[in-house]
Amino acid sequence: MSATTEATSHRERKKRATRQAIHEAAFELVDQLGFSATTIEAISDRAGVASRTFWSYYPSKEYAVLDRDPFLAERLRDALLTRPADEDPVQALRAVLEGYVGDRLVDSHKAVRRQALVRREPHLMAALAASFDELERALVSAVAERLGTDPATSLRPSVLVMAACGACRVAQQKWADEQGRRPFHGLVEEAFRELAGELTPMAALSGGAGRR
Amino acid sequence: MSATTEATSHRERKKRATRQAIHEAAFELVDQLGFSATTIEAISDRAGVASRTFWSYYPSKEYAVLDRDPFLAERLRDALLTRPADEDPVQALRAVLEGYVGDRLVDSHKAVRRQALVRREPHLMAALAASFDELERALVSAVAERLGTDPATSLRPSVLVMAACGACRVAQQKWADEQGRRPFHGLVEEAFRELAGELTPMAALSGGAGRR
DNA sequence: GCAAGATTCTGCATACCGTGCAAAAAAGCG
DNA sequence: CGCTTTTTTGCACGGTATGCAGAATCTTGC
Repeated sequence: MSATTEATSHRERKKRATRQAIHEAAFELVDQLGFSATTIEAISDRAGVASRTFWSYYPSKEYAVLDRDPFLAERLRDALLTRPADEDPVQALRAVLEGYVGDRLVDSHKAVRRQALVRREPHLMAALAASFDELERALVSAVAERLGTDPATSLRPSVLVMAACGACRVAQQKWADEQGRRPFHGLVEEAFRELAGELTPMAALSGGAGRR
Repeated sequence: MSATTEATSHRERKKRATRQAIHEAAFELVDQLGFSATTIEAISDRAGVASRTFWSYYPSKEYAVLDRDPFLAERLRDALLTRPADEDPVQALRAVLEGYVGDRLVDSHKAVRRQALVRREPHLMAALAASFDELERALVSAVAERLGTDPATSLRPSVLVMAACGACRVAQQKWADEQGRRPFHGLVEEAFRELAGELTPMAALSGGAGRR
């Protein structure tokens, strides 16, 4: 949905290419040989750089394989804050997350491989989980800002973010399990429907909802 | 709530003591010096064992500091499956999680320190997030079993587990932020109430719930 | 209490990870 | 082409993590 072309001097392009080459090498090798059997040296060799150079592009093997957007938290935060102020916060979260995750799924073959790889390599799972965690923290502060609630007082921002991110994660997982055969949007919708549907009866037995 | 005394030969007791000593040493040192400034050697010295011995107790510094129960996933799974079969699955999850987390909070001073430490050390955050992830996967299979739904077909088990675990995590976080001043049970209740309350209006605009 | 057997602890060797530093190489610029 | 700026690279060094074999310790049966 958004551009990948910015100020692109000769240097910039070369840097991007190197980064991409390292990522590709890391991904392929880890996919073939397994995470711990793949050394930084092997990755660097395949990418055509010195081992030492690896470390100026990624802080760890996990990051090289995953190649997360370093500004994702910031971007999502901004995206959330530019949504209409009166929109339901869960819907806003849903829209933002769905847009962003959806973008990463355009090359569906690669996305499916990625998910499978992450699933079978605990180190990657761990790194990804940590990354999500960081994301969620950023979103909590943004939601708190939107709602005007003090995050030190109310549990709501955290609960909302965690529910929305969780639903999105579940949908993404499912999408990959089905090899991307069903459209992502439908799965997200289904996940949010399950969430709302299953939790509703609790409102009765918990003695009312915590709404303004 | 449950016993810590089992078959306790001399060896068993010694092993437990060593494990505990290593954990304590790791915790204190990391708390004082920071995660990366604390070496395995320093931890081992303080615990009175050789560095080499550290590795037969914990697979990494993170694990030594966190000292997670290696059978937690299994335990929670069993606990969930021994709940009345007709109980609402979210309530069952809530009860099981609350019971288990609550147990870890009895020594409230230590629990608060623990949480604060995790919060300021990204390595610990990452390891903990990964650990939760593993837990959630175990719970999903247990919930699917309870519901008799095929986890490859329905999103419900995943969504429920993620919502319940998330709510619980939020409550725990909050509990620690408040230095354990408010009872954990109340926070859990509040988190679940927020969840149910906030998501209910969506049932209307999503066109009905995904039940039965 | 002691010898035989099982288990745990320890030191040593080895490979890999991750960072600081300074020189070499490459890119930008007048 | 020379000069500046940025990137790449080699080297050194300390920490992480595992296999292995012998020493130390616990257990058992007598």
